Amino acid sequence: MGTRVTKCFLQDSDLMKNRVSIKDIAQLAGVSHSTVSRALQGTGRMSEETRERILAIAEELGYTPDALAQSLVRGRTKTVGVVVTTIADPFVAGIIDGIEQVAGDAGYTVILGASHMDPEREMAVVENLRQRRVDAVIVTASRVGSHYTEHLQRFGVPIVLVNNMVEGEYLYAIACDQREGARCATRHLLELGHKRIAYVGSPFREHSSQERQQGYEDALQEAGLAPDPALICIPPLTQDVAVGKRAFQELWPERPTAIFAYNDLTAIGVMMKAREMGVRIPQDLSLVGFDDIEVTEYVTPPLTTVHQPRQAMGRAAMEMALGLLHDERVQNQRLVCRLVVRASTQAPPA
Amino acid sequence: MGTRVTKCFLQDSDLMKNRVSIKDIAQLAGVSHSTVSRALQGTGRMSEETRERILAIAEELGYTPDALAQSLVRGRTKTVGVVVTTIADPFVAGIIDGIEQVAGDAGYTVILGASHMDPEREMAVVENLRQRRVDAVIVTASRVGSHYTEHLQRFGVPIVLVNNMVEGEYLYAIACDQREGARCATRHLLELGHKRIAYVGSPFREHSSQERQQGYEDALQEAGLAPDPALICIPPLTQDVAVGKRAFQELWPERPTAIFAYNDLTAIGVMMKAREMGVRIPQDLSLVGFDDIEVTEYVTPPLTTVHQPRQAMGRAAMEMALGLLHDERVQNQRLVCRLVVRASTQAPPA
DNA sequence: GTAGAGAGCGCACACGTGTGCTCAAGGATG
DNA sequence: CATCCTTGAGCACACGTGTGCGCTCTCTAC
Repeated sequence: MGTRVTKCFLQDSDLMKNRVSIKDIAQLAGVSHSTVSRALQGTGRMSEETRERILAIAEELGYTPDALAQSLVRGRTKTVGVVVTTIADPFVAGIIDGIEQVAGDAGYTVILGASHMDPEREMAVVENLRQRRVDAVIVTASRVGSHYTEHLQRFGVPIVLVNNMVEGEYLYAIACDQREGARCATRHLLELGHKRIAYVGSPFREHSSQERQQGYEDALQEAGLAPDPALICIPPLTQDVAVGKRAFQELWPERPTAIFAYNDLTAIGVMMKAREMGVRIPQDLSLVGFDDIEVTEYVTPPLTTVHQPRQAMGRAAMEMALGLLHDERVQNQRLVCRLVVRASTQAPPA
Repeated sequence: MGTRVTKCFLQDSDLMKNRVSIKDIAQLAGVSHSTVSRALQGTGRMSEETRERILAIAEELGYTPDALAQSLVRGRTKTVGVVVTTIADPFVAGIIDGIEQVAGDAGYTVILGASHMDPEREMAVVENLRQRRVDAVIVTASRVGSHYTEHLQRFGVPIVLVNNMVEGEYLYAIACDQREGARCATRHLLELGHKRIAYVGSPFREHSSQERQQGYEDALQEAGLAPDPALICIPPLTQDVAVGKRAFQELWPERPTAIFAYNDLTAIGVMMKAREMGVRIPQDLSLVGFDDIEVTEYVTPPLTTVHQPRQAMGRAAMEMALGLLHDERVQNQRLVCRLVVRASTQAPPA
């Protein structure tokens, strides 16, 4: 009888607003909260009858375990912090998507931290993740310097870098073999018969741009061609499309038959300026981009480009983080880029 | 002396691996953990000397408060759960970006949950957010039905829907006035002198597509024109670009002078098929899209479209959530869409 | 000299959950 | 009948932090 009264009281307060805890269940079942805890997670010995009664009450009350309290006592939160510059960048979004897929399957939750290119905010973001006791951290495309990685080290949790320029040997990293990708792209042009192939670089993404330029030069040298400085153009502009436009103006007098651009937006800049100046692609000029962003399929002509496996990189990063959490031996990974041939490349004009 | 010994011991264990808690600080400072707690948050009275000593030790040990424990005792986590279909969709990413900005400024952290269009997974995601005791939930573009919102209701925290088709009066929502946006787009075409304006709809986004179609019809009727069923085409295909291609084929025999497409990708489908069939845009046919995705700037010709303020929607949603958390009166908001005129529209051919 | 006030700080509990140890009751075995 | 073992369940502590209340000490005022 007394139990019934208590039950009604608890039900009311539950329906009103309050969360229901294992203590509430314990009170209703007439047992201690320890027994409820053990019943819910299936550990410990107890009579089948007691267990079923407890589970039934938990069900009826709509009980949900408090992840905070569980994390506090278990010592891990089942969360990963993901540090990004901005989510609005489709490239970053693709990586996060991959991370989220693997994390979700493994029962981990993603906590987001965007720096918006502001170093101070990035520090605050990292500090926040630390306070939230994330089990691991994944950092994508950060531009922060070395004392930052030191700060991350003191964090005390596994850290995985994705597509990062810092490649300290003490850190774990997932990257894409951009150099090899650039080599493929250039070789594609060579195989079509091009000999005067230009490269358009980005001045603000030094590391990345240099890697791609090296791949470009690798391919040329393999073909017995010396890189021609007059065919390498890196306009000091910030916006990718503008870079492409300017580069085309400067390069066209040199009469290249093909241009390999740092990325797709740069290639599109080239494309726009070329059309403006009456140069036809691909009849007069072949063009290759990099990244395979969505746009490339829909521009005219559809752009030949190098696909970066964004989601795969995110997945690999999260798998690596999981490996580290399970104390497995993991090693840095370099994923391969894939050439996607569309309509912006063909044999050079005779 | 004794203190020194203890200090060394603690420092070692700290540098080794362990987290440092206020108890460690208390032990070093020779006070109780209560005093440390009060010193750190500035509450309670105590001698200036004690406070400074405590703060110095905390600093030296690199102390970081445990957000879990704080949340547990304070009853709020300073987190918002964001439920999305997929982060890879640029539209969704834009919204999240807006949310994250406002959340970050307000000291809130974003926890992500992606459903990947799987209702079962969406439920799991929501359940997870509930366990994590998020203070509020923001749901973007869900397709889940009514019993889902009921499930959300039992959650017991503020819920804000963004761009959702469910507009129950008991829920809080941020949306974009798509109908008005569609009206603007159509009026733009009318003002250019077009009379035969077609609409291409999407069969799989009923609610949204119907809203836009209504705006289209609103504008026609304002201009004294009756909507012509022969000029409305909604091909039963799933992929947006394919929808556009098919629609153009079916519509062109009717000789429209302009087409208003459900969204940008659909418009691009129209554009591709038109080029294939030798129809020039905008000379022979004007074209307007919707959403203002990044691509539109770079297609040929750059597409006139209706801009949806994605980040602003995210910001508004988060601001609404904050309002609800502060027990303020908030009301549903409809943001305005803005017409962006580019090069795909001009006066009809004579 | 005593009482009151105020400053400075600790005790003990709370939040919700997990777990080692203990203890009582019952059955089996000697 | 005494002992041992098993089963079922509770006590008490832990995780890291916040906080009401009460204690001690010192200073001031009468």
